[in-house]
Amino acid sequence: MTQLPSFLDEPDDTRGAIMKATYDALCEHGYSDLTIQRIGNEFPKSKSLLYHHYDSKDDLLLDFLEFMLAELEGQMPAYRDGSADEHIADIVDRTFAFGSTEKNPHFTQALLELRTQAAHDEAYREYFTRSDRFVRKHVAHTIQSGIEQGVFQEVDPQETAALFQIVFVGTMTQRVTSDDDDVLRAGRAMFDQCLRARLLRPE
Amino acid sequence: MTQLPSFLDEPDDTRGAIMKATYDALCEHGYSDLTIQRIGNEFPKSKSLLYHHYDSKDDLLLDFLEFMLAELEGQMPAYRDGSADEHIADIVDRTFAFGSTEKNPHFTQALLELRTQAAHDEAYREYFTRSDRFVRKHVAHTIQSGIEQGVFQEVDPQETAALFQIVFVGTMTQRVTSDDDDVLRAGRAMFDQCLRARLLRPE
DNA sequence: GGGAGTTAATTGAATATTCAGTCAGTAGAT
DNA sequence: ATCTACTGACTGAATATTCAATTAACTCCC
Repeated sequence: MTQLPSFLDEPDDTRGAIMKATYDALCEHGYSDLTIQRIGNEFPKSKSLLYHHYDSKDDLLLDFLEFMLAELEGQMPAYRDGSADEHIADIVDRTFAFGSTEKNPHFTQALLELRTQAAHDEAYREYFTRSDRFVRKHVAHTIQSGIEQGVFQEVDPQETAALFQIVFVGTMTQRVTSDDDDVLRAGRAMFDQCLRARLLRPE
Repeated sequence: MTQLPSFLDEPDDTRGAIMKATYDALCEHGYSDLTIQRIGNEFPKSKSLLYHHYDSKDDLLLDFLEFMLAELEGQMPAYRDGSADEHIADIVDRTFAFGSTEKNPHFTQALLELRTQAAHDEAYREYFTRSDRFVRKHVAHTIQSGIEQGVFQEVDPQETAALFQIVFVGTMTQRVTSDDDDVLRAGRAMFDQCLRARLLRPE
């Protein structure tokens, strides 16, 4: 089968095991066909045990969302030194690689499924709004550094980070919901050119 | 309540009424909680009638997807004359306005919900892959015109259209799944600048 | 150390509800 | 009389949730 994301490998505690089971079931069946039964099937212990740890299916899924977002935020690189343009290049790399690398591509899929629930679920929306803001702040900060370092032109860091965000969720949605994998390659090529034209300071 | 998209206003035929009912139920409950019962509730006639017109829930939903994609493609402007840069400006306008205008913003929401199903459903994925390709071809063609007209720099039309596609699905996903409506405004500002820097021919 | 008492983990079976899909039959048009 | 649109009642399967009962672990007193 596919390689599991490391954060779900060999969970020792019960919560970890439940998260892994939920993850597996979600990847296999999708959110709309996700049942307690199916989570239970991926779970070494019994299905009833899930109710010992969570009040309801909803409760469990909300905890799972928190778990996934924490993981996503944890994946963010901490740049301590080096030039900002390399950091941005790295961010672009990660953006377009997201979901296509050695790690289980199902992670992206699961994340999009959860995200789409935000359309109808207040709680989900709040989670994602918060998480997005966190990521954007990080990107904006990197851009700000680049401007101060003199490698970037004087763009608005907030606005630039916002575009990064849009492109990020765009690639994520596109990758998961389309067979046409050339779109990402081509889109990235143009995005790179755009950034070079507007963001990078010509030397 | 919210304004209905015109294409669903006062359907006279049965199919139209079923599409509207499905649309309403989808918007209200989301794909994962979409049941035949709930479609039936939004439907003036009885729930059993749905089975008179469709073999199964799946069958109905697939027809609904076709219906929505036809509507989406139908919304695309046909540019007969005028300069390509105005057309592109219009496309950008529509991209970022998508889901925020007088028409029911739920249209976007419904579309994203359907789109997300493509993660697990082959048939859905094929539909969207085809629809995306259709839209991209249109955008690429407009860009090609612009290059020939001499208003655009010599970019690769395919790649540029691909970036448009990513930004389009990105705004769509972002709008529906986040409370932070400033992201779209800010992202657009930067996207405009990028296009000006890379696409538009300086005069 | 060892039993008595308390709590947490765990299970399989049961319950109540929801869901997709069926069917026998009505009403109206041709 | 036949066909088509249409209906309400019905069903079996699936689903979330509960529960009574069992086991494992931990604690407090002797």
